Amino acid sequence: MGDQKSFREFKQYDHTFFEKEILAFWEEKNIFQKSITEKDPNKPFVFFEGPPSANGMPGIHHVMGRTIKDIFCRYKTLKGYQVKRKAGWDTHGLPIELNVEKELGITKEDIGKKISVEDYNAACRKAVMKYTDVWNDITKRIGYWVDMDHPYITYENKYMESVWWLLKNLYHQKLLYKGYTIQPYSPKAGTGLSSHELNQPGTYQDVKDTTVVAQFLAKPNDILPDNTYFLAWTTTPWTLPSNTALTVGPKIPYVLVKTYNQYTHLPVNLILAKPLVAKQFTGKYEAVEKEEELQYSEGDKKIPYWVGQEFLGQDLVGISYEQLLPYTLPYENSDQAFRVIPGDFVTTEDGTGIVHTAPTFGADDAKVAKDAGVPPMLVLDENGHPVPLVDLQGRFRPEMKELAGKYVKNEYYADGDAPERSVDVEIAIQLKEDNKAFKVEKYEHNYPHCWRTDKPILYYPLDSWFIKVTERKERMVELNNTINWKPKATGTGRFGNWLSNANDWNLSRSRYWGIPIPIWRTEDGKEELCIGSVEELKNACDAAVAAGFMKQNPLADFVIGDMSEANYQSFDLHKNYVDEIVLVSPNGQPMKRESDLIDVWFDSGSMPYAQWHYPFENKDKIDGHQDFPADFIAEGVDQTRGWFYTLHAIATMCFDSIAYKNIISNGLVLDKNGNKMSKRLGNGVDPFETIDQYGSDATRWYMISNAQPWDNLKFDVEGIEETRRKLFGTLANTYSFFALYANIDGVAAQPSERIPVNERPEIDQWVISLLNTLVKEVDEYYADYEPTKAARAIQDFISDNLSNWYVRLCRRRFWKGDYSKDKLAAYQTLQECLEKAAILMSPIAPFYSDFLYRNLKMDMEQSVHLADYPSVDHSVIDKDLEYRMDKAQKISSMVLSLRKRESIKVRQPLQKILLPILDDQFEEQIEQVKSLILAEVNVKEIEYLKDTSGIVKKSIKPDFKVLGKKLGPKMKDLAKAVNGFGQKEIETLEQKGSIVVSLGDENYELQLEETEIRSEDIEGWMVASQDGITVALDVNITDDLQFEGNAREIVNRIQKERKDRGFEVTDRIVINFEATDLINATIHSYKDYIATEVLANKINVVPSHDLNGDAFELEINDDKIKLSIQKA
RNA sequence: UGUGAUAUAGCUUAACGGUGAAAGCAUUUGCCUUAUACGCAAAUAGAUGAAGGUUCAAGUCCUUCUAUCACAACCA
Repeated sequence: MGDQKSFREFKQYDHTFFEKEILAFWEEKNIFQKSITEKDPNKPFVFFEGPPSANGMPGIHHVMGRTIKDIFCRYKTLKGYQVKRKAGWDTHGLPIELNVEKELGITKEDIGKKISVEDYNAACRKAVMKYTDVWNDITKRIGYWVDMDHPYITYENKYMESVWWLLKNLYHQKLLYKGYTIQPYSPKAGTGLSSHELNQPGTYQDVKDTTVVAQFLAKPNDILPDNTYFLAWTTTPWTLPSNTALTVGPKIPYVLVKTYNQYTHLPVNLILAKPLVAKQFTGKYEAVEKEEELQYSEGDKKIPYWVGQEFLGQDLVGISYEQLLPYTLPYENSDQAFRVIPGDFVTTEDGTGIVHTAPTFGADDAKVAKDAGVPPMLVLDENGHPVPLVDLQGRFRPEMKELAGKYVKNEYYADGDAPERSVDVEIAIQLKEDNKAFKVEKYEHNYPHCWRTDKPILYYPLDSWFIKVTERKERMVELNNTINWKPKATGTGRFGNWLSNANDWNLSRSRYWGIPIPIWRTEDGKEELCIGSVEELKNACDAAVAAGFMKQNPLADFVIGDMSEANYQSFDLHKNYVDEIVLVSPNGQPMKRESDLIDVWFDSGSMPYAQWHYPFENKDKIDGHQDFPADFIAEGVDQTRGWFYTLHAIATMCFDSIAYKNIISNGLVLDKNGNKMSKRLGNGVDPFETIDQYGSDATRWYMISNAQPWDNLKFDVEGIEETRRKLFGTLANTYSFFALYANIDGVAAQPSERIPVNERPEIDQWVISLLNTLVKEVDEYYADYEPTKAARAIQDFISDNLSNWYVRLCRRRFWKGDYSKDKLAAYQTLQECLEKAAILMSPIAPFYSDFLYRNLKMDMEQSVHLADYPSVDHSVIDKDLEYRMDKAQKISSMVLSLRKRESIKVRQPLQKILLPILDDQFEEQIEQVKSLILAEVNVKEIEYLKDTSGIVKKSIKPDFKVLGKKLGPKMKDLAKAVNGFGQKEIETLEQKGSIVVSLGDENYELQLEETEIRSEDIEGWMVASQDGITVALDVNITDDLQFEGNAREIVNRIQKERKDRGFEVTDRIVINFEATDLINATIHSYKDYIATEVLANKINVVPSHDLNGDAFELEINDDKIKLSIQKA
């Protein structure tokens, strides 16, 4: 020891201590930067970071996601790749805007009035970075390595310019178009809503609406009798004035029902789907058998109905009907309206099987109507533009006469202003009076509400820009098939199906804080210009200034070609600036920007290119495939139709390429009961608290080892605690053990002489063999993106094999005797195992692994994260050795179990184990590990039972795998026959090597190799059996054994006393004692043994009164001994 | 409603289509064995969600159903 450097020793596993030390170390020595710069730039591993929105607090699921990303980036670094990881921030979008509005206490209408767009956007820009510090903090605390110093930020001009370039690329490919579609719309918020907003928790609410089954009178035709009405159900009667068609299922059977209207009592003929007759004709209605029985007059309690002729939906297609509520007509093709048309979406689940179709207020409606050439109910407004019958505030237009100006839903009125009768009710009453309502009733159903205003949404036709994704659908599917999805099913199933059914991508958002659509149009829409760069815009502005549309060029200060930050800060591409810009068309007309912003999902899908300001800078990163496509990305499975999709879509359409080669879509983090975490339930887990309490490594390890990343994780802190105890606690203890004795013996971190593995004891060879197997397996698991399997393999090795077998069996080698070759071998073996384990686990547990590694290396400059992944030494992998050690473990475990059954403690030596031997090879194997077993279970010898007839009972089982293929259907007979074998047949088979078995009409010669024979019981002995091995234990305790047991007991007690008194493990002592005759005899026989074990120089018998004051009494197996110990 | 996933001991998870379903936690019991009681050992425990089918053989493949979850959603 002396001056020599020693291993650091620790009392316990204390994550706060080493995490702090390691974080400081990483920072001080720039370990993260080094892990990139020290690698070969020509061997890149490309990773894309999905940008989190800094708008909300990080949750525990972010720890999960980031751990997964971190693991593979760190692993690839160990494997010598250069892994750049640029962080990113998603900074645009509605959630941010709504937060700001809430903070400022304004609504959308106030923007541009109470607050300028400029100030509003400034507030958004500020708000979005509100949680940056918290995010940076959690990133650091969980040890996620990502370059937070140079992130891409979606609101920066360079980023936005790249996005414009991509859009223009699509525009040139003629993939951008403007269309009129039905979208969810919130009248009170004044904006269309994205589907993601519609799926916020709590948006779908149960509401009671007035529903109407309306009667649409068929015009005279060849199929139906006069006075026939089509029945159609609606939960939104306010859309009935906009009805222009009725949709039927072509294959659905319909029937003609003769009956009377319950409100007007007039006779009517009704058409509805056959399966729904019983559902509609309830209450007062009563079926009759014959047409003649249709007798009814007002006041009768029952209304008779009679089911007549049957039709198929396709027979009804084309029949015209009278407009139900003729306020007005569609402004074009009104002659094509009011017909029965076919639609596949029609079901007979509820309603009437005939769907009221209002193309201005339903997406399905719009589609079937368009297919059938039926016009939507659009009228021309004051400016000659076609508009629906409801305005953008949700009120009826003037065409609606007495209903004009009324909101279509009472919820849209301010508190207290709502009329008693909603328009739904008014329309229902009117229909009843006009013999146009078959049934009016309240109906409770699920309807989406605006998550901000909490008012029901409207489906409303809006002008939008679309990307023609449908045109590239096939290519997207093709390219997707080349991507390695983890799990596979998400790629082929959820994502694949989604791709093959992809709709055109609605880009438009009528908001303020986002990337403006870079398209300028003339008033008549005949001329338009798509801008793809700041340079283009500046030049276009120059032309516009020359044409006199603008006084000056807002981009005057921008220097074309100068990529400096300063130059890019001389302007702003956000809405408030670019909306001021009026350009000039080729024909000299003024052009204004299309006022919408693009969907924020386009922002994030653009990140592979926009993060590098492609193609204005870093052209080669993309075109030269240096940083594109990604080798690896990972996000939550909820991004399947989000980021995963937008990345894929943009890469396919703009670059005809995949965007990522390997992808992990990880599952959700649920609470311990399997419920989704939510603020509402208050079952969310604060990641900071968790990490403070349990540490990052334990948290990360728990998450990865407990469930596959793509399965949902039921997050339970008890599991982290278990990981901390079982894995990290054990590992720390193993290291402490190593450090304690290595320091005593002056072991060096870098041994001068390395003992060849084949010269080390068997147990060393065994653990080194396992270690190399582990290195190989873990490498394969990581490479295959299977972190859970890697974690479990490492964990098993450390806690079961290294700690609980190797170290336990080898303890004595570390503290006994001189610094011999055997001792050195033990140190070197343990040291190597710990060091390599540290490297293997470092991707998952970056803190403790580094701490362990540096302590083992005794070098505070080194980091495990700069190490190379260990190479496998195949020459030291010995499967036979691993096999026989496994048997040794099993046999030991069985003997311990027998001891337990007989209540004989391990400290009491026993004479022998009986072990039946079924073949010579087995004996050879056991013989090699015999000493380990005997030491472990404290038994003197193993007696092999070879000539087993009559003593050992055996069982036999056919080898199904081999025989099944051979025999096929006869297998069952054979199994039956073999199961019926007695000891005699088994013996015959063993001796002759084969036996003839009769299988009904033929015989089969069963070979010994085609069976498995196991020992099951030993006659006259208490046995334990497991996996075909049976052991018996001789539990007879002779006097000698008793003495030895007592001696060990004494040693054990004295050791404890030493420990209690705080003696050093090297202190030598003197023992004085007085005891019973039996104990005296024991000590007499085992004096040397005891002295060596407890490091006693002398053991003296002394009379009781001569013992020191600190003497103490022990009970050894019912006998008493009084003794004192003191340092020599 | 559609798409996809999941369902194995009280809990969390294992198990190339080969037949006695394996661990850890929890529980019970015993052990302070000179690394570790935040530890060790042992014991107890399950007809693999239900019903069919394919097969000589099914926890594993197929069908239907049930439950849970996610995602997509305009049941008029």
